[in-house]
Amino acid sequence: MQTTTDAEFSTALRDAGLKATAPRRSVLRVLETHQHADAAAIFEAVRPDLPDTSLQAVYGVLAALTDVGLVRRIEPAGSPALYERRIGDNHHHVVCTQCGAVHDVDCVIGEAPCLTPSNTAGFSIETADVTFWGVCPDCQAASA
Amino acid sequence: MQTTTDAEFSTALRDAGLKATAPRRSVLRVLETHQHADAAAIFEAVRPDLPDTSLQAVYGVLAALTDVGLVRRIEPAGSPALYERRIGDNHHHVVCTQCGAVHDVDCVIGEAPCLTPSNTAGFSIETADVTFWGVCPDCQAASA
DNA sequence: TCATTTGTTTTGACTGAGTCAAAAGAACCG
DNA sequence: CGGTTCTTTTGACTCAGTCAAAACAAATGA
Repeated sequence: MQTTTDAEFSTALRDAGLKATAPRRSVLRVLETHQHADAAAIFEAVRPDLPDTSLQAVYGVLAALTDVGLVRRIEPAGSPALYERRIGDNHHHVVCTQCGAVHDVDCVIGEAPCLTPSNTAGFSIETADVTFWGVCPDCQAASA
Repeated sequence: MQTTTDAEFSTALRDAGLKATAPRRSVLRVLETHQHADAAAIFEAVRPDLPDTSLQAVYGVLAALTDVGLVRRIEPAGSPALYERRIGDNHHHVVCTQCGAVHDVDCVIGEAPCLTPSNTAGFSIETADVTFWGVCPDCQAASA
C-alpha cells in the first residue's frame, strides 16, 4: 500500500499547471495500484470514492494528465488505451497475446533503444514505441 | 507500375489455402500501389473495379489475408488499422505526428532488433512491434 | 473571507471503426 | 456438371472515444 497523500497529489497537479480536484487526485491514486488500466477500469475503481463521477469525466481527467505528462498513455493493437503512472524512464511493454495482460519491460539495450533507425525516410524522429508480444506465465501454465 | 497478373494472385491465394475470388485479388492489387492503407481507403480503391463490394467484405477479405500471412496489419496508436503487403522482412514503421503519414523503416540493427528485452517478466516473447514517431519531410517544410 | 475569473466536470448526444450472424452466392472437387 | 464448402453480402449491433453546452469548483486578489 503506497501512501501518497492527497496534499502531495495536489502539489503535483499544481506544479504541472492543473487545478487540484478530487477526480484528478482519485485517478492518480488508482493508478498507483492499477498499472496499465483502461479508462473503464479506472472509472470503476474511482467510483466507490466519487459515486457521482462519470466515465466521460475520467476520459477528461486522463486527457489532462496525459497532456501535462503526469501519466502515460499506451495503445496496444487490439485493446483500448491503457494508462500508467510510471513515466520518464522510457520503458516498454509486453502484452500477452492470449489474455491481454500487460507488463513493463525495461529498456532493451542501454537507455534509449531502437531510437536509431537505419533509414528515416527524411522524418525527424522524436520517440519510439516498442511493444513485445508473447504469452504470459499464467497462460503458459494454463495451456500445459 | 507493377504487373502481377490475376493468375499470379490466384495462385498465391490458393497456395495460402484460400479460394481465389475477385474481391481478394482486387484487394491484393490495391495493396501493391497503396502502401499502409486503411480498410476504408482500400474499399474506395476497390470500388471502381467491383462496384457491388461492401466495406464489410473488405474487412472480411483483409482478415482472411492477414490470417494466412499474405498481408500484415499494423495499428499505430490513434489511427485505424493499416494494411501492407510487404511482409516477412521484419521492418518497422515511422508515423508522422502531424499528418499521420506512415513510411517503412528497415530494421534498426541487424535482422531482428529489439527482440531481446532485458527482463521478460516470465513471458515467452514471440514478436516485437516498433513504431517511431516524428515529423515527415512535408510537415517539416510546411512549418518552416 | 468573499467575489470573480478561469478551468473542470457533468450530461447527453453523437461518430468512427469494427464485429457478428444469417442468408445468398461463388469456387473448387470429383 | 452437381454438390459441398468457403465467401460475400446485408444489416444490425457494440465498443471506445469525441464534442459541445451548461453546471460547478478551484484559484486569485480585493
